[in-house]
Amino acid sequence: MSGVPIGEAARVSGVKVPTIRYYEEVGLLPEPPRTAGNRRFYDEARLRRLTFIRHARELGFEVGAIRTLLDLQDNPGQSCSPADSIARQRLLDVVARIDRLKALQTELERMIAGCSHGTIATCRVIEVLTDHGRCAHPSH
Amino acid sequence: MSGVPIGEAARVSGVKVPTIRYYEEVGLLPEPPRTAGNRRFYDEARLRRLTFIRHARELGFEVGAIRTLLDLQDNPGQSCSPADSIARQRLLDVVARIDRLKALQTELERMIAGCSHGTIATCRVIEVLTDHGRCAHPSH
DNA sequence: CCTACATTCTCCAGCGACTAGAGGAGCAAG
DNA sequence: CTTGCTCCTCTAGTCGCTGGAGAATGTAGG
Repeated sequence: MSGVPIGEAARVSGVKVPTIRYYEEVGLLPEPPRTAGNRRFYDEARLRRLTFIRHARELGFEVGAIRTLLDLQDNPGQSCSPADSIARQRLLDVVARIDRLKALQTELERMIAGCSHGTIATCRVIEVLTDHGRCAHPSH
Repeated sequence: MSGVPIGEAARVSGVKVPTIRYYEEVGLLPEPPRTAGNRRFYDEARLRRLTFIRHARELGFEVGAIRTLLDLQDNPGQSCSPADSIARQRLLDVVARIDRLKALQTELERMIAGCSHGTIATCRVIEVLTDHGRCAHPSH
């Protein structure tokens, strides 16, 4: 009984229609039942799973990691340490990326601040990219 | 005259061999002369261009933006304001991404801190992903 | 019942920026 | 001459979608 079609599922979950089909294709979302006219119908449980996926993607978990997290969710008696370590790994990635981006931010600000708005010949932005020695960034 | 083969170009520029060929294919790097045996040979100017590209990629500029920056570099009499605005746009992207990642960091830390290392049934990580209401993150 | 329109279906192609592999040719040293 | 390295081209795969074509199905009004 009941359920909603894919467009409605997209609306309530915030996941676009083709993306929902894509998640089904890659095995994140189980194949839903179809109507007589071959249309997918999503029940509550599937909509919840879809929201789980969306939320996890927003936090930057990869599809592979989400698959594992969903498997874990399906077996609630297990230890949560795999879930914990996936989240910790993700946190490490995020922190590393923030550090990297902050260094880029500093470098970009230096480049831009040094720009005297003249011609390319004296442009600090081009200069820094051309001549590595002028770059304050140590890691490259 | 002369120059170095692609492997050496890769070594000195820090760009991998297939990536150098890729840059040639997409028109970032002009086609270098070849030896009798059809091998690419890179002179100083090309190596400098390659390093420019690598540096720009490390700062996260897209290939399209780099193409523009290279064009500008080739015409040093022009105003540097396009270069400046590309860099400024990039800076905005970087800052926005940092903000986003910081919010993720907070959320992940909350998830992990709340994990009592029991079973999935009581796992805070899974719980937050499942039940959106427990998420402190306002933007999703 | 007919028509118009919206929604959904499947399949296939493309994005960006590479990366990997097959299968072959060139080249330098022992 | 053979070994082993580098290089060549070409194709296809990666990730996570996104878009389009062309057909079928569902719904609301007349």
